[in-house]
Amino acid sequence: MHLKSKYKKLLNNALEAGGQRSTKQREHIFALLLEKRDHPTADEIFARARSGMSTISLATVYNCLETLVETKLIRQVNFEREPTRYCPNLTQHAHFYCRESGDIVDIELPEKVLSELMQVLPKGFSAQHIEIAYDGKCNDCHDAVN
Amino acid sequence: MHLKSKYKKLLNNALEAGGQRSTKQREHIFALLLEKRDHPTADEIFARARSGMSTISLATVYNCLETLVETKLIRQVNFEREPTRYCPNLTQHAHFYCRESGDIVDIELPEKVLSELMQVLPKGFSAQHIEIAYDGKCNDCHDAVN
DNA sequence: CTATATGCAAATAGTTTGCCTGTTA
DNA sequence: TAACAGGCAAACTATTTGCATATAG
Repeated sequence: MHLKSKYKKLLNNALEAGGQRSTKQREHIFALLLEKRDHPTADEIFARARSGMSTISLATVYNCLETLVETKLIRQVNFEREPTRYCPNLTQHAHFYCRESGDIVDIELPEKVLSELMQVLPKGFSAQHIEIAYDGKCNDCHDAVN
Repeated sequence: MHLKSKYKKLLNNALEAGGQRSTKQREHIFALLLEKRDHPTADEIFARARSGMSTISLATVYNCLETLVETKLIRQVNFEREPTRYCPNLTQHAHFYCRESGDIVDIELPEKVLSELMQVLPKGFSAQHIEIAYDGKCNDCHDAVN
């Protein structure tokens, strides 16, 4: 089975499980998020979506993204007050934001570090989720001659 | 020396160091952030500021907060798309957001955990800052009978 | 006295909503 | 064919900006 049918099945199963319908727009947006995993904003997704689906609207992009987040196929990534970005990597990971290039890179987190972060919580606190965001200078920007 | 003159001196030194003027409004806002350290939003700060300084405007609240952040007397805290909150605790710490009460609690982070988080970064990456946000259920909300 | 901060109102950016039409199951 | 999704424009919220007046150094 090729990639396209694989994600289609994944998408349709998840939508069905959440009592949601499968539509061209949802499929299109999910496909382009998987294709280029660079944490685009809704506006960027809208721009990409229009090539190949010229009639799609920005509101639909927002609606589809919301549905995909609810069905847990993608997640949102926020940096300060910047526009929300979208990420199809569902493993527990952090994000690194490069101040120079603006690139966002996934950072894998060892289980050990995660469990230590949980142990740091005071008695009586339980966390459902930890969001970890680094910011600094990425590999490429260190390599580049300044 | 009582608290009031202590923070006044701290504020004035920091402002002077940053080439910024000392104003009634800046002082008032800094004082109320220190007084009730509950991570208020700009709107909440505006409401509190007006009792005691009825003529202050929301734009001035934003301007003062920006100045205080720039002079490193306070820091901003962001949760998802929610309005920015302000925090006078300058130690390296994380935030815990309780989904039930909406309260935000400072979580102290041991040096060891922080250095492990730095070591997790791929070769060539350097971070200036790590932002860590937990969300879940706080102590008080666990204790309460549901 | 002069640069800078305040206060007000209008502007902006990102996102959401309402309403009508089109599509899916 | 009934319920839900899409498209468009208008609304909304948090924040920023422009400009005239007030204030700090």
